[in-house]
Amino acid sequence: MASKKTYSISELSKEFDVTTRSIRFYEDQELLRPSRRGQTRIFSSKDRVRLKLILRGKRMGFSLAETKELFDLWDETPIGNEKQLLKMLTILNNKRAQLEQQKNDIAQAEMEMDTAEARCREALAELQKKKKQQAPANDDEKQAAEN
Amino acid sequence: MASKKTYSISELSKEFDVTTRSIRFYEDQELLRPSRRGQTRIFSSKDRVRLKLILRGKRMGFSLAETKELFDLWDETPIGNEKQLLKMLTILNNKRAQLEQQKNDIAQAEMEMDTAEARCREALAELQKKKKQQAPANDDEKQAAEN
DNA sequence: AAACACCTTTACGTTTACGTAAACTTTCTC
DNA sequence: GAGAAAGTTTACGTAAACGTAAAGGTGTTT
Repeated sequence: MASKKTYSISELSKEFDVTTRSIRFYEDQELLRPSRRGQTRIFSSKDRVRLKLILRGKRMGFSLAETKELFDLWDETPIGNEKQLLKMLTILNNKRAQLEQQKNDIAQAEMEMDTAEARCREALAELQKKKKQQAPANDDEKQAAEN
Repeated sequence: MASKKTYSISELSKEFDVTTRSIRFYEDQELLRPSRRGQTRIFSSKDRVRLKLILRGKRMGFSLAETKELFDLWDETPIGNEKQLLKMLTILNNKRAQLEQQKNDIAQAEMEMDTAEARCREALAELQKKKKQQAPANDDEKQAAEN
């Protein structure tokens, strides 16, 4: 009995901080497939998971089309078709490579931010020194004030 | 003498596999500032670094505007202005948080890919078993063939 | 039953990040 | 010095991912 709850469009909208317009757009692009009660959309927990995946994909720089590809692939891959399964494996490997690239990019960015921050702090320290020279205050007082 | 070399637009285009159109667009958006010899653009090694950063930013899901913000920030931050330096530090922290989020997203994605791959391999193994039952070949031959 | 919240479709508008074509100038290469 | 190669500007076109009305349908609360 895996969470059989359903959701309205505004529930999902609020939970994930995304406009209803976007959610409808995702349905239009066939990334979500809510059922209907009359006209009203009813989202399953599967839809909810998918929405979460869509948003994560966006944060990772994936286009909706890319995300849809993955959804489709997963949906269409028959558990009993060898060819499809192999294709799935190669695509998974491609995605892995992409993630590796992203991890490298992030690591690089972090290193550069480290040096940038170091320079900032150095410059600040330099400024502090000059201040003290101009107004030679009591060191102990300052130390105490910062705690 | 930090690498005083210069580059033509096509050189950069080839090196980073990006169209000249894009490079000119980046200049238009003031992310690059090549000098000119007559009409022709001459890119410095600083421009080259920036281009690299632009592309990395894109891979990380940053818009050109976001990247430009960072460039501007860095350019404009005077080494002697305390306020600017502090602002820089807070922005650096924000970016760090963003990178953390991305790392989490990637880790999640990797886990899911692991389980997906496992299921694929399981299904494939299942198929292999059935094949063998239908055509009960010699196991040793197969093993040998795979080496 | 009037008002209000929430849902719907339809459809035109907007921003970003380029693509593509035209028409022209400058720079190599033979 | 003629032609090809590489560069330029100008400008219209396009795909993605929504924003933003407009106009209206359900339902429930007072």
